[in-house]
Amino acid sequence: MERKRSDTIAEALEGMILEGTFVDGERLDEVQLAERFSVSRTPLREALQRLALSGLVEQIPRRGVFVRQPGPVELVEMFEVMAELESVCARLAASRITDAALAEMRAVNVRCQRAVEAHDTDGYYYENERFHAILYRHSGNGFLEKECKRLFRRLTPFRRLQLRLRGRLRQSMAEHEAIVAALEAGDALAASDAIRRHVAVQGEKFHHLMSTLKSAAE
Amino acid sequence: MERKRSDTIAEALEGMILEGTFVDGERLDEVQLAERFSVSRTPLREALQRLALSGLVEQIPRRGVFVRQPGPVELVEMFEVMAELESVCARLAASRITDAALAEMRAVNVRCQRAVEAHDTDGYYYENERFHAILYRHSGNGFLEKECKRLFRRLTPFRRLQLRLRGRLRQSMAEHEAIVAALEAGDALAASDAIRRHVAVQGEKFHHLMSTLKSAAE
DNA sequence: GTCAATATTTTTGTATACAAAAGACGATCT
DNA sequence: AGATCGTCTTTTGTATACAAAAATATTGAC
Repeated sequence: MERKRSDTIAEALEGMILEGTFVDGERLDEVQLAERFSVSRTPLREALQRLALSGLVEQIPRRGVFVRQPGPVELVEMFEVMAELESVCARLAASRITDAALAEMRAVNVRCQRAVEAHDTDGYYYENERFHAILYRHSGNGFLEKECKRLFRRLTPFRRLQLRLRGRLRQSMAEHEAIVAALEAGDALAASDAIRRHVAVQGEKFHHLMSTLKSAAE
Repeated sequence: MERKRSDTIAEALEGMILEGTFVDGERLDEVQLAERFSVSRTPLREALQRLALSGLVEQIPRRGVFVRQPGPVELVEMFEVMAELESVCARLAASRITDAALAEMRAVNVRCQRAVEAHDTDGYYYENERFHAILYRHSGNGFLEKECKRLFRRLTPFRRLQLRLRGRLRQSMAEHEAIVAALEAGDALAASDAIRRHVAVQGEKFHHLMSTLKSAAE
């Protein structure tokens, strides 16, 4: 199933960075990491290059690679782009989505709601991802779908944080319901607006969270 | 100035693929290419990995890398996404763009027009890129700007092809004018619609071109 | 002659070895 | 004492060497 060493390492490192194992700007030592993963520098370097291309680390020639956590500004920007991309998905999907897919979205929402009530955060994350993935798929544009998944994945850790705000989970569920309703009505404008706000608000909430955390630290 | 071997090689290979030096599905031989670039396999493999991540080649584990030219369907999809992204840029820029930037866009358009009249295609490509780059910049969203530039770059060779259609160049210029006019009026909707069509039409023209070429070959 | 199983060759993935550049440290000169 | 130059170490980038997997060729049986 697994492809090669460098793949597993890239995945592991990606997870570690996204989880905040390293502080921003920290240099990643090749030999140290190679030792830690019990591999030579070659596959490790390949993994680092991949991270560099996906923007998780910055590679400065002859200097090394440094973890690069996006700042609050960049994060809001990323959420804004995500919101717009999903908005496009919704607009396209409004006319293209099948009844079967709509039924599945409803089913996902039900499971999502159950997860909320059971305080099963992992379950919630999973169903939430399903919800969005279905939307991407039914935009009918495979390239758009891939780009959305890429960005969605990149934003995962920050979405998680923002969800810990009081009442945010319940609010998020309500937004999901509204999106499905708009799609069922075939109302492209309403659907795209609803999801744009649904995603954009995540960025805003996150920003809010960050600034409160920052001022609390002072 | 240049960073390292693998960078220059990646750039060179990228150019070769985009220019169509290799046919779709062709396997890229590591040792052969390494010899050709007078380097060892190590930097060459790094270059190939980068191409794989940007989607120009597909890397099948233990099998090798194969050039992956997007088919007509995927291309239209990519142009559609580009159109939507630029549309977002225009909508945001409509309220954020400065007078200086608008003046620059006008100036670029003038130079673009001159290039058309002088049949200076390279000049046209350059000014056209400037035009779009200014728009991206004034979306005020740095992340969006980067994503747009990435996709713009990826679509370059196909834009070039489509521009060879009769009258397309002149039409494209007119569209540029309309976009600037809408931005000057601060009309977000008009600007976003205008550029969406401006880009989407490129995909359609390209698609048209491909199908005529295909039927001509039969 | 064809198919299959095995041996051979190629080719990819990984490890190690080497070279060159950057950084650290200290000695020397003003 | 402070700055500058030089060397020494550390670390990245590249080359080569080796291992494992896939592709290909070869041989043998039917």
